[in-house]
Parts: sequence; structure tokens; C-alpha cells
Amino acid sequence: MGSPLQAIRGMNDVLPDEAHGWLAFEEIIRNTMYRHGYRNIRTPLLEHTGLFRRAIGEVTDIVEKEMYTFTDELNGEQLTLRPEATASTVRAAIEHSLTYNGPVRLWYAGPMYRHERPQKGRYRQFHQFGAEGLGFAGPDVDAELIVMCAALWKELGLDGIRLELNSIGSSEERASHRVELVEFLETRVDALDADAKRRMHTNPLRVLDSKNPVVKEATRNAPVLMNFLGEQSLAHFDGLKKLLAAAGVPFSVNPRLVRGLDYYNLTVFEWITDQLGAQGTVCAGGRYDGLFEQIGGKPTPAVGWAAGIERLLALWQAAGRVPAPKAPDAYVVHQGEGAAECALLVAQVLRAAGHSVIQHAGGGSFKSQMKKADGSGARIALIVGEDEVRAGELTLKFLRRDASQQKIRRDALVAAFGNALLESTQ
RNA sequence: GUGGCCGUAGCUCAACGGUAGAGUCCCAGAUUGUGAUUCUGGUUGUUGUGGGUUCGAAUCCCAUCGGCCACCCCA
Repeated sequence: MGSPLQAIRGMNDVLPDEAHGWLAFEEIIRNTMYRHGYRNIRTPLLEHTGLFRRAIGEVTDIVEKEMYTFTDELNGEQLTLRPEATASTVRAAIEHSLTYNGPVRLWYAGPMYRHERPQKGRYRQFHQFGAEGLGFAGPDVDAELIVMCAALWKELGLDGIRLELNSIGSSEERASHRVELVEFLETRVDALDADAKRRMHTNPLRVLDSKNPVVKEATRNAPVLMNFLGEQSLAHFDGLKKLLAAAGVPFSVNPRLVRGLDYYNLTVFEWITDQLGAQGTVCAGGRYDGLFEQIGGKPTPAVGWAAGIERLLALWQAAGRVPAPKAPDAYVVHQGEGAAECALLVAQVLRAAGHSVIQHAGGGSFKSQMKKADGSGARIALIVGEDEVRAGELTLKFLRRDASQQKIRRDALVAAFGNALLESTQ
């Protein structure tokens, strides 16, 4: 810790003991995306700052105080490490005309950067994966995307993640609601805390989102955005609710649910757990029909979500659902004249046959080699000593079951080892 | 960014103003070619870092870095 070189605050190393859980998790993500027909997209970690300013919104917390923005000293460009990936995905879709032949389903995963004060479940470099449906206008894709989340939770064996849903309508509808909301808030201004007062004019919807019980109480009878939605917006919302009900995905409508990014309209939702303290939102998203135009593309309806990998992994670990790391099939112990060469050939042959084999390296006594064989978790130890080299044999010892060791012939290695491996699991 | 709690061996922790310790891990031996159990022995630290107070600081004070919790924000 006191070492002069340490990782940047809030940016963590994922060490091998933990990394295997990441791999398993990422594999489940890939499979789930594949099964739902979503195709992978990979965009740069670095974008022009203007992209995020335009997409996320100038007055959001992310843009105002959380972005890693700097000038490229070599050419003077203003660059930003991506704080989220929807803006980049839409930028790429516009730049490469991805929706030219019709709507597309995309997914991504990777690191994101926000300069926040680190906490459990909140890091400066954190990882998200997300899915986006670009070019789809109806609530059917909204439902599909949400159903995919539910499928993923099931696949991971996670329960206790609840879905909150809301519709924030169109910008016109929000504008007329906003007028009345601000009027209302002005009558209660004495009951508002400093944060709420500041937001009253910058982003009054967020005031309704306050955790402060005094503010909550004061805004209990505030005008509800839902009541300002027109026929079309309501129809979209009803359509989504019907589909979710049909899919058997439970949800609760939270009329105060809003998003911290400006590009959303109509559908917004969050998947929330109570197991992670203040960082309970595990996945969030919504519809962003205006974003394409906002960053210079043709009007294109779109909807998507992003999920926090660290948070979901924390839940996965707490639930004891992370699969144990795969142990190697064999550990090759060797000592004596000609044994190292023989062991290497044995390992090569078995690996070519698809087995996972660790060949001992670094010398040491037979005893210490056997200890390492045990510590590796391998099911079988293969012993190559001078006797075996001379006889064209190997000694095969089961490390996880009580059975006597056996000699196998090197010219029948793959078959004999395959049989032993089957036996070793019985 | 604000407030609070906390940093001691690779890991989990003790010592709370008077010589820095235990368990675990690791290494070696008992078993001169055989692990996991048992027994014996051994290594391990600028007490996060930098200052200060004191005869003496892991312990008290300040700063700084890092972690955790809440606010805030959000995935």
C-alpha cells in the first residue's frame, strides 16, 4: 500500500482468484446475448468529449464533474474516457449506417470511467455490459430487452432483483409537467434541502427522486408526470406492461423513477437489489428515441440498458453461484535422467488430445513436486522417473480418490489417460 | 465532492505508551521416488507513507495515500 507505485484510486486489478469468476460471468453474458439475437459491437474507450456532452447532457452530474477529460497534447483534441457506452454505440451506428437495412440488435461489454468517490460497487474504472435495440419504435423491443435481463438473472441463479418501471413520456409532455412541478415546488421551497433547491430549476424531476424523508414528504402530492402523458405515450407504456405480464416478468411502476442521463424518453426502468447497500441499481435503461438526431444522425428510435458487472458479480459471489475454477486434468511430476524431456512430450500429447496438463517446472524433490501436484487441484498425477523412462511407461496416481496407482504404457498414453480420467470422476 | 470509521507478516487478526506476536500460508525434515492427515524445525514486517509530541510511539497529534460506510451519484 505504501509502495511508491500503486494502481490509480478506484481502478482495481482483478487477480486470478477472482478473474475466473469474471470469465464465467462473461461467458454467460455472451451466451445470453447470442440466444436473444444480439450482435457484439466494440467501440473505442476514448471518444471526442463533444460526443458525451451532446449525448448525456451538459447539466448532468456525469458531464459536469465525473468525466476523465483531457487534451491530447499531440494534436490538441479534447478527449474523454467513455463514462458509458450508449453514446459510442449510437455514434458508431450513425458513422457506419448500421441501421441502413433496418433495425439492429447490439451488445457490448467493457470498462467505463467516472471520477466518483470510490465505494463498494462504485469504482472509477468499472465494467458494464449492455444491449441496444436500434431502429425499433414499438414496446415489443422494450419488452424483449427487459425479458432478456430476467433470463440473465435466472441463468446466473440470482433472485431478489426487482424491476421498477416508469414512462417519462415525450419531451413536450415532460415540459408541460415541468411547468406545474416547478410551480408546486416553489410553494414548498421551505421544506426543500439544498440539493433539492438547486435541482428545482436545473432538473426538477430529480427532486422527486430525493432520498431525504423531509423532501419526500413535502413532495408527496407533487404533480405526477404520468398524468401528463398523451395517448401515444400511454399506449406505448400499456403495450410494454402487457407484454411483460404475458412473459411472466413481475414489475412495479414507480412514477418517480427518472434517469440521470438526458437522452431518455418514454420507457425507463431499473433492476434493483437490496443486497448492495447504496449501490443497489444493478441494471438500468430505457428508450432514447431522440439520441440519434441529437448527435447528428437521422431520427431513429432506440432503446437499451446497461448493467454493472462488478455489482452483479458481488451478488453472484454472495449467492455462492460462482462456479469453482476448473482444475487441470493432470500434473506431470518428473525427476532424473531423461525425465524432463519425456514429461514434456507426455504433456504435449495429452494437451493435443484436449486435456489440461501442468508440467512441473522449477525443480525440487519428488515430495515437493507431489505437493504442487496436489495444490494444483489436478485429478491425476503423472510420474516420470528414470525407471519409467527406461521402461517406456508412466506412473499414474489418482489424487482425488483412494485407488492404487498404476503403470501406463507411453504408446497407449491418450487412451489410458482418457480412461483414468473417467474413473477419476466416479 | 461532504461526513464518519479503519490501515500491523502473502492472508485473517492480536498487542492500545515500554523488546512487534499468533493462526494460516510457504520451505525443510520425520518418509534417501509419492500429495492431501499428523509431528518437528525454519523464513516472513521500514506497523500504508511523511512529519510532530515523548526518555520511549503500532499505540497520542497533524498531514497525505488507500479501504469501508453513509450522503451524493449511478451500473
